Amino acid sequence: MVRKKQGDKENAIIEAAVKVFSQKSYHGSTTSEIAKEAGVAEGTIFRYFRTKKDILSKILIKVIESYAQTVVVDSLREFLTNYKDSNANEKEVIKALLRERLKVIEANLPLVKILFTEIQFHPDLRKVWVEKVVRPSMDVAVAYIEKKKKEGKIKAEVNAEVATRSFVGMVFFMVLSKLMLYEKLDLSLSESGELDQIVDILFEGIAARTIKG
Amino acid sequence: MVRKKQGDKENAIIEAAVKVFSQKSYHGSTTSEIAKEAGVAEGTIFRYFRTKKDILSKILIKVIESYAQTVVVDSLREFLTNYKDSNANEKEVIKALLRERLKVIEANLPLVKILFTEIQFHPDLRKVWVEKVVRPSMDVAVAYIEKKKKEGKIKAEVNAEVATRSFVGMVFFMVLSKLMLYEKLDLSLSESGELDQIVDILFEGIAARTIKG
DNA sequence: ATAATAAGTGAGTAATCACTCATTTAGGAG
DNA sequence: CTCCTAAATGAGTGATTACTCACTTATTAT
Repeated sequence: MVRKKQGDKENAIIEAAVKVFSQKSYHGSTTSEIAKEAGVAEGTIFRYFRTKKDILSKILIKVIESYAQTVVVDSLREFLTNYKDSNANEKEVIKALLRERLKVIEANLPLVKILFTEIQFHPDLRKVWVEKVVRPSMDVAVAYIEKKKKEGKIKAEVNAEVATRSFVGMVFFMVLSKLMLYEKLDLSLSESGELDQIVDILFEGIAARTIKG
Repeated sequence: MVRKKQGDKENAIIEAAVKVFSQKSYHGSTTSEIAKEAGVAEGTIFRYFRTKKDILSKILIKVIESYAQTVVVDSLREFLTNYKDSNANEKEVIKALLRERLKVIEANLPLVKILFTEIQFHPDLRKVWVEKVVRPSMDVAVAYIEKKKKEGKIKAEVNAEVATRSFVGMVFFMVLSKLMLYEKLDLSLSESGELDQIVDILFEGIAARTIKG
């Protein structure tokens, strides 16, 4: 027997809103369209969400908090792997981490698109994003790089923040360009070799090794 | 004597639209607001532009055709091909190229923001962007990298497209993160040291040089 | 100066928007 | 079944939208 769960309609509305927002942008979407997509009456939307903006906020706050959680996990894991075997190849650690993150991103591409589009135009949401994810992530990454610099694994002259931004930029842009060129992703990002190549470039650069004078 | 130029109002409308679109997104903007910002009556807008979409299209097509095509593609080609016989350090060539490009980007940040936001939701404009700028730029960059690979300056195992995307991503994200964190850019991107650091990372990576077994 | 033409205007319009609320439908308790 | 309450509905509402058009103002030609 299929029992109707409470929250069914609310989830239907959220899923519909994610779809419509990601395709038409927040301001380009209408509540009537979201209702239609969700298979509910327009009035039903406003029993679960006070305003249209409230739909967007609830969607993005949830995403932001789940990402904030992964930041905590990342820092914890670094702590643990450090104890286990400190000789672990940094590159392989980063590759594994990236592969895992990309899986999550791939499974939630519309959400990622909404996030990066709308935080530009909603300062309240941008503030939460920066405070809960951007700054903590940067802190974790910088701490990691500084430690590796002391261990002699990363060049001392590398600026940790710049290196972090560079890496995130490489990954972000890989996702973005695939999203734009192909309506649908033809091959999995997390499975493509591009991931490994990016990390290789980050660590070793593109220049051929030369004997320096 | 100040003579009123024809095209004055059209330019005023375009400038106003760039400002409003960049702050509120296309769908979040209204023609009445653009008119107010431009200091013209709302009806005047529709003497120069058939529809609201027509404003956006004219703005972006202009950016893509007159600006991006010549400034990005043509100069990229010139930069990368005209240095061919010189012994100039590739890194310095890239740095000079990037410094110049960033100046143009900085001078047109609102336009850049509109471009990257709206091509997501306007397939007609995205198509023009990809065909006139993305693909030609990629072709030039790939040709350059392949040449340098043959010259032994760049590692043979580097994938040219991945390397290009990585580099563009690094730069793009540097601009993006500054744009988001600070309402206004506090220091010039083209003058900041981050530019040089990014190119250093691209060429040499972050890993400390080790004697490989 | 006058006529002819173009540029500019803003009140007006139909359509659409986010949101409300009186009413209907559904589900569980007794 | 009969209540009772909460969930769901969709026609209705005032505000706002992109766009029009009859009209006014400015510019040019003669």
